[in-house]
Amino acid sequence: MNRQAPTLEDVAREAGVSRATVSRVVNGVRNVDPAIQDLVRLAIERTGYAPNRAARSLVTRRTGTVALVVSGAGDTSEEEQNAFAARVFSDPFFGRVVGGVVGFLRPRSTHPVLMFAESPEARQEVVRYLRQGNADGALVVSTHPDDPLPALLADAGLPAVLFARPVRPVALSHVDLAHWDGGRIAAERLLARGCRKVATVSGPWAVPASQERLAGFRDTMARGGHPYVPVAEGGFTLDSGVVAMTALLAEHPDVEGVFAANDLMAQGACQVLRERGRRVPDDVAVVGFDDSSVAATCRPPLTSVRQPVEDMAAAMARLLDEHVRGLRTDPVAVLFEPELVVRESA
Amino acid sequence: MNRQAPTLEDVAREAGVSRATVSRVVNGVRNVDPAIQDLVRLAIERTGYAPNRAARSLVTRRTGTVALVVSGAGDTSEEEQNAFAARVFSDPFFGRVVGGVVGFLRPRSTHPVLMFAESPEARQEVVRYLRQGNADGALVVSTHPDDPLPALLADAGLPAVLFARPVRPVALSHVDLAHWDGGRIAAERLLARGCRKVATVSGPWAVPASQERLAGFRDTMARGGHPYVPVAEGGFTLDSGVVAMTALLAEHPDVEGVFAANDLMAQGACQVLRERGRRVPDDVAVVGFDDSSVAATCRPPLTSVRQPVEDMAAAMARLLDEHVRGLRTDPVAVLFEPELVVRESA
DNA sequence: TCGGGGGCATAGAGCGCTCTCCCGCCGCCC
DNA sequence: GGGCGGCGGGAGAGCGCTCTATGCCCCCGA
Repeated sequence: MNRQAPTLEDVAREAGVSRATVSRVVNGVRNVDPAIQDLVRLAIERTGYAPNRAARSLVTRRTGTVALVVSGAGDTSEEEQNAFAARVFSDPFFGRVVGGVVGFLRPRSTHPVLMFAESPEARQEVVRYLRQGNADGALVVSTHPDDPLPALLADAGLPAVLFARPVRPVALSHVDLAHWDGGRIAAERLLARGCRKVATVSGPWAVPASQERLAGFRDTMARGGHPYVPVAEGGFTLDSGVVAMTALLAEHPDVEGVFAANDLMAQGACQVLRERGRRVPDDVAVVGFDDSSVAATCRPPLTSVRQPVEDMAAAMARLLDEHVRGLRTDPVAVLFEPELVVRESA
Repeated sequence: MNRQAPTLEDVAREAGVSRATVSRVVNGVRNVDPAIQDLVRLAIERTGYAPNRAARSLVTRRTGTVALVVSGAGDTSEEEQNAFAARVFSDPFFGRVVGGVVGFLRPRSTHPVLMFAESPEARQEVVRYLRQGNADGALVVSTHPDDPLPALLADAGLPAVLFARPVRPVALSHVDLAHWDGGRIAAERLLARGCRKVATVSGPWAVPASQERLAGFRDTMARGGHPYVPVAEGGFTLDSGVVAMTALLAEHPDVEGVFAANDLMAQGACQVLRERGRRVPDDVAVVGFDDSSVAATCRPPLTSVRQPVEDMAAAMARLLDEHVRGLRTDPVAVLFEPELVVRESA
């Protein structure tokens, strides 16, 4: 690399003080004579000193790094692993997570290292990585409901915070959305528009969030006088939205309003509706979920239930920080409220 | 954190050998009696030993971490920084970069730490981060042509590899696409379809890649007997594609083929064309660039010039590795060839 | 004049690992 | 049989930092 980097020792010699004093100035700890502080700072300037983080974290047992783990469930084969990363990032949701996390981390000059855990080996690697002290803790975003990683982390006693409540309870903090309220908000919107015949494209039943969104939607529709709501299960993808909407339309051609459990499926629904000659929103109103970027680019632009993903991600990072610093020991859940973003589709 | 982690010392005591021997076994260095190897491995198993990376990198001066930097150009304000991350990731291109990088890094059990450098402070932070020895080097993806970061890195003598050739020459290796050939391929496709009146939505002129794609397209069209090609400059965004295509169509209503310098702009172009009553591809053929995920979801699906982004990203990581290990000292450029992915739009 | 205390700096002991020496032993060759 | 090369293992010196224990000096009160 470059010529021998200057050490504390060098700075100390240059400033004519001891290592410890320089260390104190660098870390802003305890009282140091202002005159000496200037002296030291000057010496740092002159030598171009940068503290070696390996040495520091060897003694402090802190790294200033957290693992940001995107965790799948299964046994993804070696070849699919690259694709996994690409697929994850093709969902703009994850970009917002990163944005929120970085927003919190940056002022604390800590950084996220990106890890993917879509196979048993990769999960072990995450655990190993943390156990080796490469990172102070993990922020875990699971793409699949019964992801085994949280349990592994909890068992190893490693600090971690999850995005979304895990299916199986685990002794880790998590942040989540009030999904039920999200469903309620969507229902209220459709009710307010006067839709009577409504249907919904739900997420996978195995995902708790799907169930809660569905429950909130149904309960609210029932309270509004519409106890029966046809449901088709989707898989949070565009294609699954197309399939589900096609099925729904076959059984209920007179549908006036549709709630899709995410925007991608809402987009699929819109495509089907248009192809079947329905105008959105004039004939059928469509409400999506997430307020992701496709909501804006979709034709027509989607009215959608927004998750404050950035805030949630920042909260995740904050919780982890508290756990790592020992300010918090027991797991907590932090809930966020969704809000409706009105565009053209409903 | 968890109870005191076991150290080399502990394993050594457990196995009844010296620290050095355990270290040798762990790192697979020199000959160690197989019987003793088993002994040590057993002891490692029993103690649950995991080597402390801080201690290791303190002496090896290697970290097993590289910085993956997404670098803007300007003075992005504090508030926009989160949005920057989200915007970056909303482009699926970056997901492919991550996939390629991770694919190369993972078998070497090194990991990328994500950094954003969209302000002068953030750039300094990147340099500081590397100088502190937090990472062995940097992989830099610039979103803006005259990004000052590469020069900073080069001046500091820090190992770094760039995605795409920088406008201002810099003593760093980079990978890039043969953009000219990309333009040529697009032109050949339109020529083969019999398009005579063609136009193009280019990328920003300040970006070398834009110019080269344009040159390749124009040169090939000229060679095919169509020396004049109307151009509208875009900004690689959907909206800019809409604006550019609108302008193009106003001047040249009889256009039969359009080459857009990326898929997002191609999508915008398709929208405009359809709204103006042109059928794609029957009336107007459209060729995009990148073969990003929007190419597949666009209506109609886009014929697009594909960059092997994953391969390029992997090559970037490989080059960095070589530089870091000292196997390579002089900067090199590695060029990749684009290929046409045929879908419906052309 | 002297003892005591507080503010500031220093000395030095690690943190856990790698790696260079060095040493002992065995087998081989002369 | 003695010397010697090579293999396998151990001892110990750091890597650059933090932090506790310690010491120095000066000021103040008695």
